[in-house]
Amino acid sequence: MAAVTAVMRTSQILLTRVESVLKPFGLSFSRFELLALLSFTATGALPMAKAGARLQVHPTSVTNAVDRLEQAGLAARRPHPSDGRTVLVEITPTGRELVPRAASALNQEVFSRPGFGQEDLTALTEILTRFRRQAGDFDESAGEGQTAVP
Amino acid sequence: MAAVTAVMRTSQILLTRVESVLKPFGLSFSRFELLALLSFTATGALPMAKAGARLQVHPTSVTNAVDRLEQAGLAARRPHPSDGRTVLVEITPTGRELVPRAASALNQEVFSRPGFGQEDLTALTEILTRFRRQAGDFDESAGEGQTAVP
DNA sequence: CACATATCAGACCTACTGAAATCT
DNA sequence: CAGATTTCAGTATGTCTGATATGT
Repeated sequence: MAAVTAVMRTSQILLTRVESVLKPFGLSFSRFELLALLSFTATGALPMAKAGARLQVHPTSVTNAVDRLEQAGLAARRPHPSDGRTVLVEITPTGRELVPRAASALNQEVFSRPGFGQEDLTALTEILTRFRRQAGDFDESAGEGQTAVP
Repeated sequence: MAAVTAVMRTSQILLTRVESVLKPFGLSFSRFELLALLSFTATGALPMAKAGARLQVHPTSVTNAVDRLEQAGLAARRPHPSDGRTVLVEITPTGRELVPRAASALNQEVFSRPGFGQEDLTALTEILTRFRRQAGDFDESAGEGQTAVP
């Protein structure tokens, strides 16, 4: 129980820091994640559903996030060339410019700050990755958003 | 960066599980935390502000949580005997009954489930506790809710 | 009067459900 | 026609800000 509380509190602390760093960029963490995901793809574009599966978020959340990114000129919707049902989200040049700047700000202001030693960081990531793997967090094929102990 | 993502995803996975376990009890995780906090105090009561400082949540969140707990008959408001400004939240007998049942359900359905080995659990808690201590998460005296990289 | 405590109204974010539109 | 993809409307949480009432 202590572990769960610790994870959640830590997450909250980190999230607060991250969001405050991202605020000047006009981004929330979830929108940043989406934008970063797009910037890492080969073509800079992804079907909405695919993006949602990767980030493990609800379809409606993707719609919402893309709306916001589009308003900010960081991403744009495009029809899929062959499948008329799906919509592609594509990162814009402006978005491509923004990602590394935001990422660098995050690294500087959230990570270089003392808080985790290098050893702790490694151990932490390993433990959590192991857990997430067991929880099916990397499956993605079975992308049912927030599946809870089925 | 990977560590931050891992912490947040893990937190989300756990929260989803926890909330689904707590749902039958009519509790959210934050309300459960408040109720559990009250059940652990000597008198079963705490000033609103004090409870907020302990749980690191906004005063308005406490107001809201107590509203819900009160509607459910699990807690009640009481005037402070000596300080007319403060309001005490007190756990009711019904609330006292519920806490151990909910806690036991959580332990069974979130912890005994494979996910963390005992060693991992210990290491994880230690690392995160170290981090939270550095982040001032246990200060409480300076209870300013979600202080972000001040 | 300055400060503390609690509450309220309003705004924001993300998530979820259920329904609808479009296309395969 | 069954199934997939996206969107919309409505609801729920929890958080934050600013304003307000009350009491020390």
